[in-house]
Amino acid sequence: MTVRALHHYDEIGLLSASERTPAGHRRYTERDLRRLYRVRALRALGLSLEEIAGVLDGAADDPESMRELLTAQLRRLDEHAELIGMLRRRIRGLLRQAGDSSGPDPDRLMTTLELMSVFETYFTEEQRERLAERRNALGGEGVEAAKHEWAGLVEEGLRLVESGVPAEDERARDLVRRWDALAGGFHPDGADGERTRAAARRMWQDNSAEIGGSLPWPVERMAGLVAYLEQARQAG
Amino acid sequence: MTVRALHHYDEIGLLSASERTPAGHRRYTERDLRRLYRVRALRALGLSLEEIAGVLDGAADDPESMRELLTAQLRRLDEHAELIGMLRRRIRGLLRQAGDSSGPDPDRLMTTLELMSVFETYFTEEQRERLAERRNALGGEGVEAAKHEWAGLVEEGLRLVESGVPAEDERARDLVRRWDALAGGFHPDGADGERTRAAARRMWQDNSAEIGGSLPWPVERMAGLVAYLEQARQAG
DNA sequence: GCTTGAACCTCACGCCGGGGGAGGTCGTAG
DNA sequence: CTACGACCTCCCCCGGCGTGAGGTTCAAGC
Repeated sequence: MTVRALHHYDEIGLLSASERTPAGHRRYTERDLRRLYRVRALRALGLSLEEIAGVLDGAADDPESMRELLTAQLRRLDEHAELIGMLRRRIRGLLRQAGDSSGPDPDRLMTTLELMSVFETYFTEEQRERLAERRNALGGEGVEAAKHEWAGLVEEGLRLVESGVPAEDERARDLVRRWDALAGGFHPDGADGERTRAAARRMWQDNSAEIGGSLPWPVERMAGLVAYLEQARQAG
Repeated sequence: MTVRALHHYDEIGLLSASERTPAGHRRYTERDLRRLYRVRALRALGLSLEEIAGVLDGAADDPESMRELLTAQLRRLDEHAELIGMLRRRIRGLLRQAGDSSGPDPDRLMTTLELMSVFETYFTEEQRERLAERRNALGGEGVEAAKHEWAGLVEEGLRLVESGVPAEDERARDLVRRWDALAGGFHPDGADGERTRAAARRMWQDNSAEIGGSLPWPVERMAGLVAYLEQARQAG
C-alpha cells in the first residue's frame, strides 16, 4: 500500500484512521487494519471503492449482499472475458491477413480497418449478428465460393455496361436477379433482409470510393455498374 | 461518435478537421473521414489514442509497425484474460465457501477476505506459488486430512499447555516435530522452505488475533499454544 | 541536548477518454 | 421572421490514485 492510497480512502470516507497522534499523524487501530484487509481483498477482486464501501458499511453482518455483489462481479468478469475473446479473434484475423498478403498492397491492413468501422457504422448490431450467422452457415469454402461467384457477376456486369446493353434488357435484369440471389446468401429473408440490403446499399453509396479501393476493379467502373444494376432493378 | 469525442481528438492532435467554415464550424474532408475510420477501428481493438496516433502518423506506409502493435495488443489481451480467469476462480471459490457454510459463522466470508490480503502481504509471489503447488500435489482430500490432523495436534497442544507440562518436556518437543512435519507438507524443503516457514511465523505473530478469529479455538488459547511451541522449538 | 535523515502532514495538479452543461452563434425550414 | 437544432468555446467532472511542493515530527546516533 502507498500512503497516498490511504489518504484517498480517508478522503472518500472509505477508511479513516480512528485515532490521530497529537502531531496529527494517522494512527490505525487493529479494527482499522481489519477493515483495510477487507478493502484490499475486495479491490483485488476488481470491485470499485464505492461498491466496497457499500458492502462494508451497509451490511456488515449480511452475507447475502456480499454474495450478490460477488455474483454480479462474476457476471461482469464473464462479459469482460467474452469481449476480450472477441478482440483476440479480430486481431488474430487481421494479423493473418497481414501475414498472407505481403503482396502488392501494403495498405490493405488499413483499408480493412476502415471497412471494419464503416461496417459497424452502417449495420446495427443485430444485422451484423445475422450476417455472421449466415457466414458461419455457409462455412469458409462457401464464403470463398460466393466471393468467386460474385467476381464473375461483376465481370459479366462490366461487360454488359461497356458493350452498351441497356439496363432494361433481359440480360441485365437476369444479372440483377442472380446478384440479389447471391446476396441473399448473406442477407436474411423477409423484411429484416430488406432492411439489411438497404443498409448495404446506403453503405455502398456513401462509401463507394472507400470500398471500391479495396476491390480488384477500378472504382469508377464499379460505380457505373452499381448505377446500372439499380436501373435494371427498377425496370424489372 | 459524439461531438465531444471529436473535439477531444482535435485537442490532443489525433484528428482535426482540415477545413473550417467561415463561422468556425469543423468541416471534415474525405481524408479526415478515412482517418477517423482508422482511429475508431483501432480504438475498438483496445489501443490507446496515443498508440493510434503513433501508428497513424509515424508509419503510414509501414505495415510492419502495425503488425508489431497488434501483436503487442494481443499479448496484453492474453495477460488480461489470464488475470480475469484468476479472478473468476477466486470469486467462484469464495461463493462456494459462502454457499457451503450457512452455519453459525456468517462473518466467515469476511474473515477469508482478510486472510487473503494478509496472505499476500506476508508471502512473496513465488512463495505463494510454491504453496499452491504443494497444495495441488496433496490434492483436495490431502489438504482436508492435513487440516484434520492439525486440529488434533492443536487439541493435544492445548491439553499439554493447560495441564502444565513444561515446554522442555519430551512430549512437547515431539509435538513440535510432528507439527513442523505436517507444516512441511505445505512448505517446500531447504532454505526456501525455511524462508517460507519464517514468513508464516511472522504472519502468525503479527496477526494471531486475526487468524485466531477464524479458528474454532479461542484466540488467547491459541496464542498461548504458539508461544509454548516456540519455547519447545528452542529447547529441542 | 542536538543533529540528521526518514517518515509523515496538507494542498494541489496530473493522467485517460471523454461526459455534460453554460452561454453564445450559425444554418435552415416553414 | 421566427423557431429549433446543430455547432462553437470554455470549463468542471468521473476513478483511483501518482507525484510533487513546502512544512512538521519522529527515532536514532553523537
